[in-house]
Amino acid sequence: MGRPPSAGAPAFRFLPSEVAEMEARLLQLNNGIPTRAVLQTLADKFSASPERAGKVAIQPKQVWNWFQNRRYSHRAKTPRAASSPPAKMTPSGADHHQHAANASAFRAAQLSSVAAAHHGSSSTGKNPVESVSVEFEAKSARDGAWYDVAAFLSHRLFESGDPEVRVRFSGFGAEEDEWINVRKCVRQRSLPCEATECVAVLPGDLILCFQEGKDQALYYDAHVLDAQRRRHDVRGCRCRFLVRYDHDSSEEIVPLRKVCRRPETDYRLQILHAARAAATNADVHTPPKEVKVELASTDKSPAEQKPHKQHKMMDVNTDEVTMVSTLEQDETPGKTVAPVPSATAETRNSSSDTVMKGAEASSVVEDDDEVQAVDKMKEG
DNA sequence: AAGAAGCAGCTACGGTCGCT
DNA sequence: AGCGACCGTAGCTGCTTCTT
Repeated sequence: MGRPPSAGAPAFRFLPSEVAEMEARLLQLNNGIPTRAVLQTLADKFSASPERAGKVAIQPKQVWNWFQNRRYSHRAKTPRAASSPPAKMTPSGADHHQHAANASAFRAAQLSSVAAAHHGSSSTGKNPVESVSVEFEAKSARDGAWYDVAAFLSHRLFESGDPEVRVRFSGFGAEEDEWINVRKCVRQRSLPCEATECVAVLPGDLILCFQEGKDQALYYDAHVLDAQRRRHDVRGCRCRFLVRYDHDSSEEIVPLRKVCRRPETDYRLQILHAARAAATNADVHTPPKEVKVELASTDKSPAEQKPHKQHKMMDVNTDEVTMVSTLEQDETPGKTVAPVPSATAETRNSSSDTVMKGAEASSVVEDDDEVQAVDKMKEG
């Protein structure tokens, strides 16, 4: 059924400026629908604009309808690209979702193989460029989203003195290659979280978050605002994380599967594993919940390292945690320069489950991390 | 024809309850 | 506590209908 006839009032139309803004949002969200909060914000903003003065306020529902219709019309205009793999896709514009779908599929595939990622293909040393295929991610200048790096093709020194690398994105061809600032837009790859790793995601953390519409989505930087811990069951982790995306400041509650944690948080898992091992050695079955509490409390001062109830997880002050994460990431440019093949050995690679260049390297790194973790715990 | 709005069907998620 | 089943709700999809 259609819209009921308007009783004398002229038909509602969005103004060109409003359409332009919503178009921009649509593009920003890769043809996705904004969150309810954003819809409300847009409705309020439009209603408050001078052009709308004296007119009926715009309802969020109307904004939502517009996004629905526009998205549908976009799809109707673009014939199913999915059925034609050779179709060109670019990190920007209408083919955005295809690019994202590839990237997400790639990451999803990696997620599914997290436990068995040691297929050793990278240890052959045959192609040092390809051997970094699952280790780094790069931020596309076209859309600001992060993509897995398939290869570093070459490098150069930009005018500013910053090194740049030419990047081939995973799942994309040469036409999508980009020159990317190494210091700012290349980093060690974020790690998909397994169900048991939700405890390593804490409020304040920088994460890579999967912002998606239905069939299109991209990975963007986001910060965890809050973590709602829930009991795990057969479906795995059911925790929810309130995140704020850095690029558009939109907030969203996401499940763990959309979260990729930064490798800098590996030390937390090691603390967790150590705690579990200790509990096992003591022949005491330690419920994960308690271990979780211990992990969280290690980020605080020793005086505060007493068992908390689970809900206290939400109250943990993670400022220090955040500082550790960002500090490690921002103040160690050498790590981000790592894409240059010769530098990869120096890169701290602690995600032993998902990313390994070789057994020796990873074991050294793990030891190093443990020392760091212990040091941090001591410093606590 | 274009744009706004409504609808039915479907799916994912969240909560609860009962069983072990 | 862990697990499975069930149910209600919200959101999405793919349209259709109506107005201009």
